[in-house]
Amino acid sequence: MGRQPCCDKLGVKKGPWTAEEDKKLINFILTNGQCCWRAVPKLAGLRRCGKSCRLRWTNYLRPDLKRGLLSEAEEQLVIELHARLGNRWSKIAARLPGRTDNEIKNHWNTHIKKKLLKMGIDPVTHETLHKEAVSEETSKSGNNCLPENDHSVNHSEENSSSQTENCSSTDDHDSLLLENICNNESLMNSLWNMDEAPLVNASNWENLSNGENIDHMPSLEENYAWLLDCQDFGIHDFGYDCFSDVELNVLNTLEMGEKH
DNA sequence: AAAAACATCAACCGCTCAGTA
DNA sequence: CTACTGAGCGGTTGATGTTTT
Repeated sequence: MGRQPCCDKLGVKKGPWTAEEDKKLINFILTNGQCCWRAVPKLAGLRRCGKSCRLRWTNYLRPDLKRGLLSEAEEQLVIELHARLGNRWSKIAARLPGRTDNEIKNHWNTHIKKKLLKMGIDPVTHETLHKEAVSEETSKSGNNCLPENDHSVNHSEENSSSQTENCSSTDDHDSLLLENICNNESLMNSLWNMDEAPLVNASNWENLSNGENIDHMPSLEENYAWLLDCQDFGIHDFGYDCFSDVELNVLNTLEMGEKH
């Protein structure tokens, strides 16, 4: 028995989303919430498949998304998590508030991979490329970056003991950053405790990298900065009525803040 | 200035998994 | 238990932008 296509291919639009389509989708989701994605295109008046709508929303339109490149600290976090989880982008993304699996995956493939290779680290195994000599040493001296017992995801079959190298070199900024992360016990514990998701705000990592304690929670300004972005490319094309009262309040607040 | 090569990232495709009848 | 459906995930593609020749 063949699997039914997720949507009727005929009459379904593909390719980049237009501002008009975005507007319709935002309007619909903010009014009705996220319900059955298959029904969304029909109800929202879109000639798209539900899958495409879900992707557009989760990867681009969600109000809690951060925009822009990953910070250095976020990058380090991704590297650490990748060493632990492999290509489980959604799991990794769950640890980086405001970032999507797609975004992280793209960033990994375009930036981080190259960076690691440049540093002499295999992006797949996270081992140094000239590992033979090193691996013996590090396995004896033990791994002070990671807890011995992995009570969360058993990832050994995908990436065997690979974090050591990341923590051992100290001659550049990236390594220092990572070392800070590795040495923070509570942080590492929360990281390895993968099944529940008390999200760590990425800005905390920036504080951490500066040797500060975690005391910064995500602000409304951060979470709703995208609304200002909307203004930049013409928010009125979207129509103010597609935003909730809360979002409008925040937007007004931000507007006032910008004028000062 | 034009063409080629390279980099980036939004979006698609096909698969797996969980839920349900 | 089986068949089926919808949602989500990860790999890949292709359009577009940028840099190099």
